Amino acid sequence: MNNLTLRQLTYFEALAHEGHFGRAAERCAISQPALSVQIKDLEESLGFALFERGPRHVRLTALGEAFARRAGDILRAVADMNDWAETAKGGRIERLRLGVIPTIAPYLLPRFISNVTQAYPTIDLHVRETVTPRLITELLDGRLDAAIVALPTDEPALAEMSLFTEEMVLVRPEKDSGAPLVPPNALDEMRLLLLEEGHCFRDQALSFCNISPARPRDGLDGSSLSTLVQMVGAGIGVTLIPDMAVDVETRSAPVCITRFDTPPPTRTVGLVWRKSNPMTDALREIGHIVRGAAQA
Amino acid sequence: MNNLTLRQLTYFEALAHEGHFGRAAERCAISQPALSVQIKDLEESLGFALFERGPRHVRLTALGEAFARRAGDILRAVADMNDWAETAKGGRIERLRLGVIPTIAPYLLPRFISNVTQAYPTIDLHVRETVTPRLITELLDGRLDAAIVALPTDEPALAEMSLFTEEMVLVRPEKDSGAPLVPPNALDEMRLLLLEEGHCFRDQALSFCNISPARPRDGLDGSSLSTLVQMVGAGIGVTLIPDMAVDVETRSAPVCITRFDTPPPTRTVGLVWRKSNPMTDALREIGHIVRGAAQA
DNA sequence: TTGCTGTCATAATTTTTAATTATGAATAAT
DNA sequence: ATTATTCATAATTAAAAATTATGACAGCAA
Repeated sequence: MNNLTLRQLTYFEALAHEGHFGRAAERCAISQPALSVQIKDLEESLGFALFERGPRHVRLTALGEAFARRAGDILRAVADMNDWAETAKGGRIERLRLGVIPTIAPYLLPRFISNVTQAYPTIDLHVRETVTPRLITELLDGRLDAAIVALPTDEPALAEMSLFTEEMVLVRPEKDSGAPLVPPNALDEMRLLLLEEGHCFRDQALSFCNISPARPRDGLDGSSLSTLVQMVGAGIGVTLIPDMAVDVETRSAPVCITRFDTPPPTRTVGLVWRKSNPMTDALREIGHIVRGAAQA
Repeated sequence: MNNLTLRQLTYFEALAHEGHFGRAAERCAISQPALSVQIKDLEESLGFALFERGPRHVRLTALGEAFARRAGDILRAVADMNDWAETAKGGRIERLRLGVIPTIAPYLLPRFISNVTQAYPTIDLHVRETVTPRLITELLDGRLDAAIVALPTDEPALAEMSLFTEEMVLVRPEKDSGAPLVPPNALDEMRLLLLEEGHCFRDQALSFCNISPARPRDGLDGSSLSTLVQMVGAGIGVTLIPDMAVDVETRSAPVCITRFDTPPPTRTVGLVWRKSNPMTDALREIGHIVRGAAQA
C-alpha cells in the first residue's frame, strides 16, 4: 500500500513530461513495458489514475497534476541532496567540536583558529574549554569531535597525535631575578602556587616536585595561570607555567622567568579523538595545522 | 552512483534514531543484516560515512547529521504526499474545467455553482463560456474536463449524459400578445432574429423553421439572447429563446412569450466528457447536481 | 469494410536487488 | 580468560524490476 519508490517518481515525471510511454521509457533508458508496469503499480498503490490514456494521447488527470507538483518537489530535494553529497564527500569537515584544556586554550587558540578557518572556509567551529577529565568524557560521549590535551590520556578508545612538547618554567617575583635556581623538590617550601584540582598541569607540577597530590595545600590554589602569575607578582609565592604562556603572562606582572637545568620538566600536548570517528584523516590534517601554528 | 532509494532513507532514519542496528532493524521489521547492508550501500554510494560505529555505540558523524536533516525533509514530503493521496483517492475532484455554451451559461450557472462548491468544498472550478465547436475542441485537447452543451455531439470519443430537455419559445413584441400563434415556417417572414453563426441554438432554430443555414440573413444576427430580446422589444422582429432564459430575459424588455403547440420544439442539454477521463463517476455526480439545479 | 500503424498492456523469462539465516570478528564486561 | 553484545560478511532464497515477445485496440488509409 505505502511503498512508493523514487524510481516510480522518476518514471512518472518522465511520462508526465513526454506524454508518451515509449519516449518516456527511452528518456529513462529502460524498455516501454518496464515503465508501463511501474506507472501502473504506482497508480494502483495510490488508488487513483494519474494519467488519462487515450489512443492518441497520454495526459495527466487533475489528480495527476497535483501529484506532479509534489513529485517534482521531492525529486528536486533528492537532487539537491546528491549535489550536497558530491561536495561533502571531498572529506571536508563540516563541523568541528573541539575541546581544549585551560592551560593551553588562551595561548594556542589565537594562533591557530585563523589557520583552520582559512583551510576550511565553510567549517562550523565550536570550542569548549574545560579540564581534561571532562573533555575525555564528552569526547567518549560524542559531544566533542576532538580535544587538545596533555598526553598521554590512557584511553584505549582514543587516538592520539602529539603536537608539540614544551618546557615548564619557574615564575618568581622580579626581585628574585638574580637568585640561583633551586632544585625542584625545594619549591614546595617557597610556597608553590598551583591550579585547582582537576587541571592536569597541577598534577604534572606536583609530580615534577615530588609532592604528594593528596597533601592539603590551603590558600595556594588559583583558578588560572593568569591568577597564579599575579599572585607571584604580589610576592605570595612562586609557580610553574608552560613555556607557551610566558609571553602573555609575564607582561602584566613584576615577575621573572627561570628555566630548569637539563633535563627540564616538560609536557607533551596532543590532539585526541575517538578511534571510531571516520574522519581520522581530516582530524590529522587539523592536527598538522595546529602543530604548525604552535611552532610559529 | 546516483541510485538513492527511499528505502535507504527510511532505514537510515531508523538507525539515526535508534543508534543501534538491531533495534533499528526491528523497527523497520527486517533483519539486522538487511539494514546493515543497506546502510553500507548508502554510505558507499555517497562516498562518506554517515555513522560512526563503535563497539558500544552507533552515532551520526557530522556529515551524517547534515544528511539526516535533508533525509528527514524528504521523508516528510513523501509522507505528506501519501496523506494527500489517501484523501484524494476518495474519488473527489480537485479541479474541474467546465465549458458551457452561451445560451445556457447565464441562466444555469447561477443555479448550480453553489451546489457544486457545497458538494465539493475544495474544488477549484474554472468555467469557460464559448460555442460548442470550440468547447469540443478544447475538451478533446485536454484543456477542458467536461462541457455542458446541446446533445448530441456526435463525437465518438466523448461520453454524454443528458441533463434536461427544454422547450424553445417564441418571443414577440408586447403588442402582439394577443396575436395568434403562427406556424414555424412562417417565422422567417416576420424577421426572425437569430444568434451569430457557430451557436448551436441558431442551427436548431433554423432547423425547426425549415430555413436553410446557408441563406444570407443580413442584419438579423445578435451576439447574445439578451441582445435578441432587446431587439424584439424594439420592434425589429421576433426570436426564439430556450425556456430557461424566459424569466431573466423578458423582465427587461416589452415582449411577450408564446409557446408552440405540441409537439413543441425542444433541445436536450447534456454534460459531456472524454470517455478516457478516469473520473467518470465523479463527473456523473456533477451531472446529477447540475440536473437537480436545472429542475429547481 | 479490411488491413496497416501507432501505441499501450500483458505474459513469460531473465537479471538485479534485497531479504533471510548462519556465522565470524571485535571488544567490553564479567 | 570467558562470555555476551553487536555489527559485518557470506551463502542462499525471495522479491522486484528489467527484458523480449506478443496481444489488444483505436485511428486511418486504401
